[in-house]
Amino acid sequence: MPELPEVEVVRVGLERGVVGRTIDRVSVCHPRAVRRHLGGARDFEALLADRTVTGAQRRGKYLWLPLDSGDALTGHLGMSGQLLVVPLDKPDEAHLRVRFTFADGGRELRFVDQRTFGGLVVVAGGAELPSTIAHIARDPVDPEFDDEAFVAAVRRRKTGIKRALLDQSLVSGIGNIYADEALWRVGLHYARPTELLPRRVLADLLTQVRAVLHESLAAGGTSFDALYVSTEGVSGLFERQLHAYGREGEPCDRCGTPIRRDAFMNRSSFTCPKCQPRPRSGRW
DNA sequence: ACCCACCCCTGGGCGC
DNA sequence: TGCGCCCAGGGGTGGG
Repeated sequence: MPELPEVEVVRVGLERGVVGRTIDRVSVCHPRAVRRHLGGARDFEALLADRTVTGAQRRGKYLWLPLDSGDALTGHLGMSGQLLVVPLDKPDEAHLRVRFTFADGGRELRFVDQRTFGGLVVVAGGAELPSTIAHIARDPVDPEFDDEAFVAAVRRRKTGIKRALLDQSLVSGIGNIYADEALWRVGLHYARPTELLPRRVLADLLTQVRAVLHESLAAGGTSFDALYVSTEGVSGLFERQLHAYGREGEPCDRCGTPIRRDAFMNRSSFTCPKCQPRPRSGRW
């Protein structure tokens, strides 16, 4: 379940592993991996052959590699996607979807994705910012992220705070794990109505969102179910520092109350019932 | 314009 | 042991 820290670890790996190199051949092993590429798999392969990778960019959970053609190889890891930089003689992974070889004959790039929620697409003229992700908001570690605009936008919404945190058009990069962790840190229940949240509380929430993202990045990300790894195949260690996510029944690290799990938004939400009391209707 | 339910997918884990 | 069900959930889409 790669979120911002995990995707950033992959971006850094791509910067080291493929930027400056010229792609030789691309082969799509599973059509679903490029289903968003409207020209189809053969067009995807043709647009990338002989192109040089000029950078490795990220916005939220999206990655893109600007090319010397002005296009961008754009990707999302979904739930289980991996971008691996591996020796040519390494046996193919069971869920290898796309293979990229390079003109220098060095290590190849592989897109591996068990659940196939992820995907790759070549966006014409997308080197600066691919048009397919123009609707994705800046993420909280982007220097140009506008805190005041975010706070104002959240307070205009009529929804619960966790829905807002997960809405990638408001703020990007946050998924279920880091939403639960940030809400635990601030002591907010996921259903708190956004329109009633004081600006001060939202500012604190942003501070804690940034803190948990940075701490996780320093630990190499969270590898909760081992599907997330870096381009070198290394798992992250932040799972050990989680306070709420995945800790149903375990004592809250602040007050000892057992963490509870609720079904919410077709997924799980983990809260401390004492530190994060459920709001009474119409109040905050 | 905004909100939200639904759906896509696979393999691990668990109950019977 | 084996079968079948549930669960993980990001984001695009379409209905309200």
